[in-house]
Amino acid sequence: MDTIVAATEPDQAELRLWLRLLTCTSLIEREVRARMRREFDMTLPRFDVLAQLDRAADGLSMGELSDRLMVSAGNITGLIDRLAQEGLVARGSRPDDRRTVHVRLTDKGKQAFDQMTPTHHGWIADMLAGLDRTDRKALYDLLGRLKTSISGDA
Amino acid sequence: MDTIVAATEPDQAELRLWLRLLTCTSLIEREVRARMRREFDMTLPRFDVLAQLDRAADGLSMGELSDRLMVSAGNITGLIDRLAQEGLVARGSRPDDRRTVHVRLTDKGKQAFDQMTPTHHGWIADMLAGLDRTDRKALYDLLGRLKTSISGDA
DNA sequence: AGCAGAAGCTTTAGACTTAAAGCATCTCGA
DNA sequence: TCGAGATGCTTTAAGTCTAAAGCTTCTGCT
Repeated sequence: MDTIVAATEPDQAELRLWLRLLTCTSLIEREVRARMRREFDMTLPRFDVLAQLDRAADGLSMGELSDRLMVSAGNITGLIDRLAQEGLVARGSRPDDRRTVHVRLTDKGKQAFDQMTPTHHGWIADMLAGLDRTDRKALYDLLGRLKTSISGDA
Repeated sequence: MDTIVAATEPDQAELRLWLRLLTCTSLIEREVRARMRREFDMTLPRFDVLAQLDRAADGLSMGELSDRLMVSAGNITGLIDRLAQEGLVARGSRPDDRRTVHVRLTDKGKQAFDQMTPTHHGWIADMLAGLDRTDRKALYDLLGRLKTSISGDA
């Protein structure tokens, strides 16, 4: 019976899985964006840039930021423009390649990030609190496999 | 030993899980957007609107679209403006409530959607092909639990 | 009846995003 | 050496998105 049903009406389990994945991401993103705005007057893209810069000891080039945040290079230009204007990051040049623009956190940027990040972590932890450690591990592993799958391994 | 490490350096497993979720979603979204553009000269938000309208037998109001796509009402206004201009959807009024704007697929819109959706489904299926049925089911269930968790059940 | 507030949509200002074109610089092979 | 192509970033045009304010219409209460 199953096969007959599957033949006449295509099973859309994959689509439902994708939509559910998208829903979860959107829900979290929306919540984080709203809180980020309310509590820190900060946007999510800007925060993400600060987080990447904080994680990299010596700053990053525009291209590295573009890769890590998975957004276009033109987008990074605009984000860094605004962050630099607020004094949270600073552009610099690299002597060995004058095409490259090097970006680093300013003291003010580092301070701002250090103030926001524990709260941000708390929001995430809260939203994931409904899953126990086992579920979180299982989900993490499955998403790892999904990541491989997306890039086209088969 | 574990506890000592955990005490001095906060465990960021939740953060890593969230980032991995975001990565998977971004990878799929980026791929689908690019193909949608190349093969159908269509954007993802517009396609999502068409998909919602196709699924609803009698069309939807602007507000219902806003809810289902989880985007702001103002955003829907702009999307429908553009889709209407292309002749893929039509605005209508509802006699019982003159505030409400009713939107439905035109024949042209229905045709366009029917042409795109099998291909779209194929892209998704391909990207998920690295997971077997068991994994997909497990992932689907875990995401269901995550969805509940995000909304704040605990 | 009629008014206060709610509900549904649009408008506005500003930020984010992309693709594509453009500019400067670098690399590498002839 | 020198020029073609690659690389790194910025600019541009257009679409997407949000929050907040504004407009119209409806609902419910007095």
